[in-house]
Amino acid sequence: MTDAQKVERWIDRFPLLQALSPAHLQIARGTVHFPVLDAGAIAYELDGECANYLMCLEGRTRIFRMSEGGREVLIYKVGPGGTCALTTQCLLSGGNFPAQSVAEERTELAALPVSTFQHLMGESAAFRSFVMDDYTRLMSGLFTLIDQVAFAPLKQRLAQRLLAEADPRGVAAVTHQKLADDIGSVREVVSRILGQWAEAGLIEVRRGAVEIVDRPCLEAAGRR
Amino acid sequence: MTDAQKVERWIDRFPLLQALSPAHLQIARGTVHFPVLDAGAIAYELDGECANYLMCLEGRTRIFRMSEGGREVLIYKVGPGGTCALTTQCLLSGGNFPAQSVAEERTELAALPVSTFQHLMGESAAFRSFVMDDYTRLMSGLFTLIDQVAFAPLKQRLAQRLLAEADPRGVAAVTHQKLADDIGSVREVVSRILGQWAEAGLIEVRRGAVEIVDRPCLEAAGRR
DNA sequence: CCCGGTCGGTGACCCAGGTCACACAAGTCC
DNA sequence: GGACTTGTGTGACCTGGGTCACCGACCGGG
Repeated sequence: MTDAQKVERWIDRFPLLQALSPAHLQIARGTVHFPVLDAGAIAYELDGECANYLMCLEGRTRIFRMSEGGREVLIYKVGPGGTCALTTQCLLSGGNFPAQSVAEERTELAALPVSTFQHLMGESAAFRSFVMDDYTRLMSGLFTLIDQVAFAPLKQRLAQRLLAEADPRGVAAVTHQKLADDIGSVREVVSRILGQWAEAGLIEVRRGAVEIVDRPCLEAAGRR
Repeated sequence: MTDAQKVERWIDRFPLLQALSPAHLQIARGTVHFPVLDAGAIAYELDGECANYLMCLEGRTRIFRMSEGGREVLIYKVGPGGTCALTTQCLLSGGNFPAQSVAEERTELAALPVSTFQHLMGESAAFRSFVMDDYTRLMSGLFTLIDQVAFAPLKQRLAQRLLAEADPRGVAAVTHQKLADDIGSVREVVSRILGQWAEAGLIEVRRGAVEIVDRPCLEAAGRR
């Protein structure tokens, strides 16, 4: 794919860009570039510097915090059409990444350099509102995350994760280990809970995947 | 105190305001007003609407989330010279309050109506940077909060809370109950831990207050 | 000075969930 | 068809911390 094509695809994926004035869009087109991450590659590390505003074209990356003990909490995942709101946090605050990120699969990004970002933020109300939109969404996501970790029992969080991970047919292609990581627990515990649910006919477990059989019931488990 | 005096005090407390252009400052002066909350009064409720950008002149308010079970997590407290960054979240996202807030003591606020806020955000880069500054600070606060609740054992969180609550002389005027609420635990547990620390000579407990005796050691307990 | 509210201390108990130590089943790579 | 790797099932056990049920101490007001 030529660079020109990439630019078109990018604008296609992010309709907001069409709301920019021609002059601003021109600047964006002129400075954007398109990094690619292989599966497992580190998008950025904790405390890293942020040189670009990142938008996801293809693939998926996982953003999380890790404790000294090696346990993790998932903050969010970004897929196609999403922006990595943590880059916004960095760029706006002038600080460093408050979390780390790795690509779960091969991931293609669009990246606007800081200078462009700053320029557009200062000049374009349309760009500002696009950026802030995602940023405030991140913020409210953090609040629900907070009371998840603070209050929700593990079963609840696991149910939600499972539902979030499932494709339309109800199949979640994840290992127990990955689920455990996402919710900040350990494999054994996840296996056990999954076992109970399979027993109860809520789900069916396969090697490397979980199939949701009784979705409504699982959703109930995610709430209560 | 006359309203004019209040305006002066307000500008005094928030030096940023002097960075506004005369025209913008004029708008702000013309629309600001000064609500007062009694101790224990609700500043706003969960899911409430936000009609003003709030800045704290005197007093202190506590912002927290509550679970159905009635347990709480403290998000942050705002004192004199602080802004309530959650109002920013509401105003920017157009949504409702993601948490609730009550005044711990008699609290005087300065309030800019939404319309003024929007106007200044659109027009004044200085105002924007002031607002965003606090907002990004909130965001990074949330990250440390997240791994506090996700990873830190209770002792650690209690130690930190205690240190945060202590005045320069090392006296924290709080009841065990309040400490427990802040860290999302219960009184008995807090009492027990405090008991151990008193035993070990780290602190001294009085009715309604805790005195920190061995600060460095307590700080260590807050980290490890 | 007594009486009701607020604080604090303590023991008995319980439970979610983490840890450890395996055993085994499915792929996969020669 | 070994031999190695990756994912899973399971039991025994431990512990932080929440729950319950008290009691006693202090404090301020009538």
